Amino acid sequence: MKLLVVDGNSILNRAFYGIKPLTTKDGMFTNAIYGFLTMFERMKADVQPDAVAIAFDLKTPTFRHKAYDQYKANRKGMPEELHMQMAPLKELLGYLGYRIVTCEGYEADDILGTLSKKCADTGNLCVIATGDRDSLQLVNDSVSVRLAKNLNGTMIYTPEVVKDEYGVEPKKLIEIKAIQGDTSDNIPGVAGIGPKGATELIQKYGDIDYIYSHLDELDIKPGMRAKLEKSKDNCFMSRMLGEICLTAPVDTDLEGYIPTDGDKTAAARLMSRLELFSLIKKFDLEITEEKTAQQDAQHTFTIAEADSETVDKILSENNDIYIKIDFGANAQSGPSIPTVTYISTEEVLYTLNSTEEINKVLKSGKKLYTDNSKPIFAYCDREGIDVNIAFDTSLAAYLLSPSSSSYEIDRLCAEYSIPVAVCDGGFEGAPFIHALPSLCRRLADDIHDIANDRLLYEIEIPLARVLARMENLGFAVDTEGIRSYGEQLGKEAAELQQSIYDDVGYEFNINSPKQLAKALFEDLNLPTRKKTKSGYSTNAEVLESLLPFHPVISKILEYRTVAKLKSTYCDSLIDKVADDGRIHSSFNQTETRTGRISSTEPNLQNIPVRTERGKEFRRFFKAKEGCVLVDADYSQIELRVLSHISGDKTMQQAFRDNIDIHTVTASEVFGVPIADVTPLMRSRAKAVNFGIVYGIGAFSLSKDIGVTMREAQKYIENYLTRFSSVDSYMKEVIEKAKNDGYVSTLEGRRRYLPELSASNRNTRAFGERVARNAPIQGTAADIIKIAMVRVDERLKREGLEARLILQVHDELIVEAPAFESMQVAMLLQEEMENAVHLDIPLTAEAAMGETWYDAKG
DNA sequence: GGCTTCACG
DNA sequence: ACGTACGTGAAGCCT
Repeated sequence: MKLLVVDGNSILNRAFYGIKPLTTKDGMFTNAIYGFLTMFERMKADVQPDAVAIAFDLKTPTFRHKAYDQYKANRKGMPEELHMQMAPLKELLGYLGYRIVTCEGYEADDILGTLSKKCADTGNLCVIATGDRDSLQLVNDSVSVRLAKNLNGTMIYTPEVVKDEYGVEPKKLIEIKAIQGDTSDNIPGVAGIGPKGATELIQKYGDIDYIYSHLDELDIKPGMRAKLEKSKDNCFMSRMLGEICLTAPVDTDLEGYIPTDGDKTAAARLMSRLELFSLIKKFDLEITEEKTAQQDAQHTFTIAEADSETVDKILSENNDIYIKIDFGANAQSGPSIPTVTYISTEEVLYTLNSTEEINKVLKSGKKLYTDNSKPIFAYCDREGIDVNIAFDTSLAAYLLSPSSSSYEIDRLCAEYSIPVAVCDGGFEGAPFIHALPSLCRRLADDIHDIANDRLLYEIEIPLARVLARMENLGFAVDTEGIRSYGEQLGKEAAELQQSIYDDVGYEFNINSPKQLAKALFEDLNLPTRKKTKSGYSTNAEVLESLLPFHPVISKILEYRTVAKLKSTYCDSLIDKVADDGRIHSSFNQTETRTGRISSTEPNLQNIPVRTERGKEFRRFFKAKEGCVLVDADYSQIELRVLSHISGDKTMQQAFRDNIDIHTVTASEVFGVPIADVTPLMRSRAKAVNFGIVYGIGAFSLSKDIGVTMREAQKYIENYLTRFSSVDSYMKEVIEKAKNDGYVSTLEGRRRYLPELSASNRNTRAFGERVARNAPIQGTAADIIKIAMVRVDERLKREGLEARLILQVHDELIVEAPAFESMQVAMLLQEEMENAVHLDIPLTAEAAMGETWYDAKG
């Protein structure tokens, strides 16, 4: 029989400190639970044990001996974020069928020792899982230790491995520790002797009993002998402290540790309450309605196919329609069409299989409540149907908790404890669709409670329609142009590649940071700068600093640029051109934590612009025949928003006077009149402005603009003195965030900040930067969203053919027939500038041209 | 699937 | 002593 004994506290600690904070939407920390179970599952798969025991320390142990009190007191107390995860983890382990072992007056270590000894004594095998090297003393032919380094890696210790690494057999580790001590565990050892000395002594003489009983006769240097003499008491006490007890009064009947079936239902329910959905899969618990949501045994429903008459009857009643439409998996090969549609009522979940009936519902003009409106809007846009979407659960849930990773209805039902009814012979997921009405009511209430009604009903839901239309329309491109530019870049890359090989002296993969690091730092002996997790960094910043050392560096930088442009923007973009000669990106409305939208497959929000060679790509994004592109972008929207919400008069005046803000900042920070601001001062002030928006630090600012940290610190101080309302706003917003647990934008969009209550200083500092940035970035996102909805409405109202085709955070692009272009440019600018009314004016500048390159002012 | 790098606002 | 600006998505390497 093989027993796996887990050192619960130690693994939990590893998990907690090894994984970035993860919380449920109401602020419960779950990262340690997640990490523990992930590591545990992996170890179990490796070890294949017959029995499992999970040992934990008790919270208030009685003390073994005098020194113990002091010893325990010096250990770091467990942070609250970790402590709150203990009880749910133990509960979860129980539900999963594992036995937890604790023992009054003994530590987890002692339980490991006792159980491993029992295994060895009875001819069984034992594997100890821990993150702590203390247990290595327990290793023998029957007992091995798996030391967890991080989430993925464990190191297996057998007697041979221990001997290899420490030079002594496992048992002797106790003796070494008695001399060496261990500051983290507050074990004194012998003052002045470290690991090397201790190991040598034990290798030579075996144990401290022998050493002390023969101290005078042994061949030990006088200095060391004196140290040993002086710390004799400490040395023996240290051995006592470091020696793991093998006789703790715990149940050592191994049969009793064979896992049971546990209560999988309860496990899945608890996991979903902790929002650890990926674990449900990992532990093979499969999400089913009974397990994740609260089952409502009172209610049942049936599933029926709705015929034409039934549909008519449903539509004739005075009711709202709760609808979920499955779009076939034909997304790749052209526009998708509905396959099955469900309409939920109290007693029946209707399925509609004919396009005709589905269209009838969509055209009815009745209020539709659904789980995901964008594909419905997209379909209706293609079919010319004017659909009336009244609610979208994914958008509501996003506003309630923008950091979640999924807004699927099954998860939402679990998360919001929506009771689901049961149904005989239904398909998987049917109860969730049936619960759509309850889910909608609950989310609508919650949205109302946080005053997000306008945000949901007047901004996000109408925006989903706009995004759907943008996706349908796409952006026309010159495929041939991209192809030939790609070939040109390919040739340049090949030449650079050869030249780099010549310089380095051999061929290697330049795209591999690992191989490149070897070439530069080992073979060319260039100085190293930064380290990454897996070696020396070769990023652009590092390479630039190496420019003076070797001519190959500039070629590598150039190669990187060219290779990136070719692979990311030529090869992949060509792949994405549809049959209509246009690129149809997807716009995700529930992805970012700040309220921005994101663009994928392809990402059209990061098409190059900063370098001339990159900017060339924009020549291939064009208006269709007879049309032009009208492009308008906000001028300094984030700084304008900052001046509004902080109420800073100096900054506001600059915007009212329409003076270049970076020049004004330079004038204030450097204390010179506007007229005397040099280009260098302006460019540094610009970096300061960016820094302020991102939650500045002197280190990063100094790195960014190449001045000393002192200097950077001075700029920041000057800035905050001159723009004192910004200073006080930044302090207030953090205070408020700490009190409320979230920050909000002008429209009331929230971002929750569990990081602010973390015990890790870096995590907290991160939370504070986010608290400063999120209201600014998020308000700018709110504003352009409002503008998009209004622009779309107005284009329609004015009977124009022009259509929005792209948004890039502070920029909107419209494709317009040439003769409409002036009207469209005016309209765009007007709607963008008047989307909201702040204490300062918002300005947007429009330009137009045949291609994106030409249309950008 | 994680890591590194780099493109954008 | 340590890490170090906000928000994204994609490619390529490597385990």
